[in-house]
Amino acid sequence: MTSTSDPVETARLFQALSDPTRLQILGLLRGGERCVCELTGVLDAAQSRLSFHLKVLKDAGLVTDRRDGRWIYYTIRPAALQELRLALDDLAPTFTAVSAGGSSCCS
Amino acid sequence: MTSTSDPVETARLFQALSDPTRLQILGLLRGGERCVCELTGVLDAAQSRLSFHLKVLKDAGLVTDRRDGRWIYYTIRPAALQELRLALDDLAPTFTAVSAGGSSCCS
DNA sequence: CTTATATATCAAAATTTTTTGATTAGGAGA
DNA sequence: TCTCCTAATCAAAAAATTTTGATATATAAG
Repeated sequence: MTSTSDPVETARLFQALSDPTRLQILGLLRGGERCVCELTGVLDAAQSRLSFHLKVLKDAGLVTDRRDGRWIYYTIRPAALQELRLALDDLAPTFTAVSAGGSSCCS
Repeated sequence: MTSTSDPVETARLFQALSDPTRLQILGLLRGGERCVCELTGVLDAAQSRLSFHLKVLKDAGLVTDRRDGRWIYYTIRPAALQELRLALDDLAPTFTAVSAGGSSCCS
């Protein structure tokens, strides 16, 4: 039910993955929870920039955050990855055979 | 070898999927080859706009085209979908367990 | 209460992407 | 050749995203 197959919704999901910095962030989160300061350390990005990208990821539902004292930890949300897989599967051709009859096209 | 796991390359792939119109185009191509005029008919988009989006998809390697007389037919390139699946799998957490020991983070 | 640290937020500037309308190129047929 | 179609390309305008630097918020510690 999450995968509405709505192009606008799906596009938003993919959009979140369409930036190298965000992919790098996700790459770091693969290993588990990380706080922003850790990410700032590894990636060479200003704090403000990182915060922006984390927000994009969060708004897309790709990550969640959790506060612990003065740190905020981010984690990948596996359900989102599953949604993405479904979205991808939706793109797969319904039949693989080539040229199943070239129907006359226009005028 | 195609899946370099290079963030810049991967981002470009996802970027191609980050637009509703392009997802709709791919949706139509799921059923097999389509010429641009067919797409223009179904989607209500100017010819020039469609052509732009087709180019984005083509540059990303998601579709190929073939000329037949005065028509040009577009097809999904299944290999690209496979690349995308690999890219997605690259994002999956390396372990699913929650909070595997909160290592001290900063200063 | 004051200061320091971690992170979010905001506004302006820079950059990129998308749309639009006009023009061009490649065929097909009279 | 001349004209009609289909589709690509181009340049300018419009819109969206990203970066940057400054400021705000929340928590912790002294």
